[in-house]
Amino acid sequence: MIDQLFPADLPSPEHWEQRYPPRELPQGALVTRLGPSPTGYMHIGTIYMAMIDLDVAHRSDGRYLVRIEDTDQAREVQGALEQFDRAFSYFSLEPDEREGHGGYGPYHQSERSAIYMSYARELLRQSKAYLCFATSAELAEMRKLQQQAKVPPGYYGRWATWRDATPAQVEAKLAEGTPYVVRFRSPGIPGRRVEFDEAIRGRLSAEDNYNDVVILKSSQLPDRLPTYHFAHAVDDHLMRVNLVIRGEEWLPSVPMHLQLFEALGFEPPRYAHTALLMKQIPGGKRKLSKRKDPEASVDFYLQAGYPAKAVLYYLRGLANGSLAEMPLDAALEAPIKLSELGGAGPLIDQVKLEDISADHIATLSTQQILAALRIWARRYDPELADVLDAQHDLALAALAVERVGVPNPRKDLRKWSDFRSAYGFFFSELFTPVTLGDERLGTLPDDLVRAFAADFAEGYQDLSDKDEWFAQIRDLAAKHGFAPTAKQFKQAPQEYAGSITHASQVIRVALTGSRQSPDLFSVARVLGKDEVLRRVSSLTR
RNA sequence: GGCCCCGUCGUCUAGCGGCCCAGGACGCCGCCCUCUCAAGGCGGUAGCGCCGGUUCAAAUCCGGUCGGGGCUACCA
Repeated sequence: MIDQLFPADLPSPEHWEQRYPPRELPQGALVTRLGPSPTGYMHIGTIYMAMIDLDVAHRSDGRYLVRIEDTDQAREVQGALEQFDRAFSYFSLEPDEREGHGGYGPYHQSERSAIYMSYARELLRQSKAYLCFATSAELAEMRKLQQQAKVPPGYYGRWATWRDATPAQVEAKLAEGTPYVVRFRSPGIPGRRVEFDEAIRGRLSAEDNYNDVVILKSSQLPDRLPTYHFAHAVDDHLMRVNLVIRGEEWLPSVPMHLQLFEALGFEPPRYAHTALLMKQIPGGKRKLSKRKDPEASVDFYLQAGYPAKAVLYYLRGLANGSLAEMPLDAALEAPIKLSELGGAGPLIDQVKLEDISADHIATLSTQQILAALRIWARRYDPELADVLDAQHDLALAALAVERVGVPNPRKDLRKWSDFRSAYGFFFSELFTPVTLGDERLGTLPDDLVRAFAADFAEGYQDLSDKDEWFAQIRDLAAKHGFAPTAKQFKQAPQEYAGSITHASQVIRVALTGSRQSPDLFSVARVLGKDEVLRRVSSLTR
């Protein structure tokens, strides 16, 4: 009866064992895997995991593979796979093995149906699994009753109605064409404890699993897909993964997974369960949610343009606190130690990331910044990309302001999307001249602003000495009734039109369109005399 | 509810019985520098959840308690 449920030519487990032999790797080599599910855009936690998987595998001369866990076809999202590739590539976390690369594929679970069915049939033959015809309505009703009776929910004991069904009952349902799932016949006994080692938390114990979990989902088609639990056991065994690093949410199912490995005759892998990345919310914290929190998505970081190294450095520091104390380059080279991973979920701190990112960008040359910026802009801000392409030299000159030849480079770029607001004014294509009455000019009377600007424009010289250049503002400020220092203005505000600060601010706003900018003299030099005059003159009309 | 994990400044953490009336980083506050901003320099703020126990000695070990998080699906 069991054999009739499966294709006659379905291979036996031995076939797969031979097809996917143990790997020939050095002693102690670790094989790790990441199993992203294309049910939405990639979570930043997935990059965190990928980073750890890759580091641990490569440090041990092992292998790191990516397996697409697409067994939930209903929730699959278009374009997710493309986004995965983009993310791995951005962070240089390409796996050693993935679809099309590696001898243990296919690496999409949806294409491994025959493999799962072989092993499920084997379990059925050995009575370690059975057919279950319970409908979702029946299961919901069961849960309700269990809740009322205050007993643990699940398919077990007297609730497991199909566990000991007679062949006749099963045959009758089959004859009716009733949909069914395959359940694992758990050998667990309620109350019994199990112990196991966990690479991050040490020796752990828990109540054994006694729930008959579904291992093969129902289907109209002959090809059935497994649940996560069954796929985990089968795939990680056949792909010869020996260290399963996964999120903490899986910790409670370890006893069940161990039962599955045992029943299948597989040697279980080592497990490491990483703490979940959290987000601060008004009442406390919760796990970063892909659906609710924009910063949970990898796309958020790509779009904003955080340099990959900055993000990786931040993530590495979260994994091993000691790495956060090292300089970026050293930290990216240093090994991640599983034993040093924290057991508590860290809150992701956007401000800290920005600080790290600004520090990192400050170490780059103007050429490096421009190169990265152009790649980012090409995808996320095409208009800016066009301007940068057309004005390559201007862009370099703009970036060089207070960055080249100074002891402390500017840190006004935390991410590539900051460029527009911080440096956009250097480009006439991106700049709109400021006219009289603009609120950015502050409270100075229009007449004064106009007269001051006119005077400035008339005598303006493109001097190469900073002090001499500033003297132009200084002298004119005095002439128009501004106090020579902020201090003096403060002492007798009624005697002055404003201070030198206010006078400079007029020129600053005219040149940059902002009340905050890099050093004015440098800006003016990059802009050139004609452009300075054009912008300042705009205030005289 | 049951089961599991976790618990040091606001945040990330160092600490693994005396070196700690707890160190660093980010944030925040103040001062300096200053034509604004971003920096930079100097200083400051703030924490071992609580209660017992072990010990000459506990942030560190044990128990309890409280709190946070996770799981409890034919989702992963």
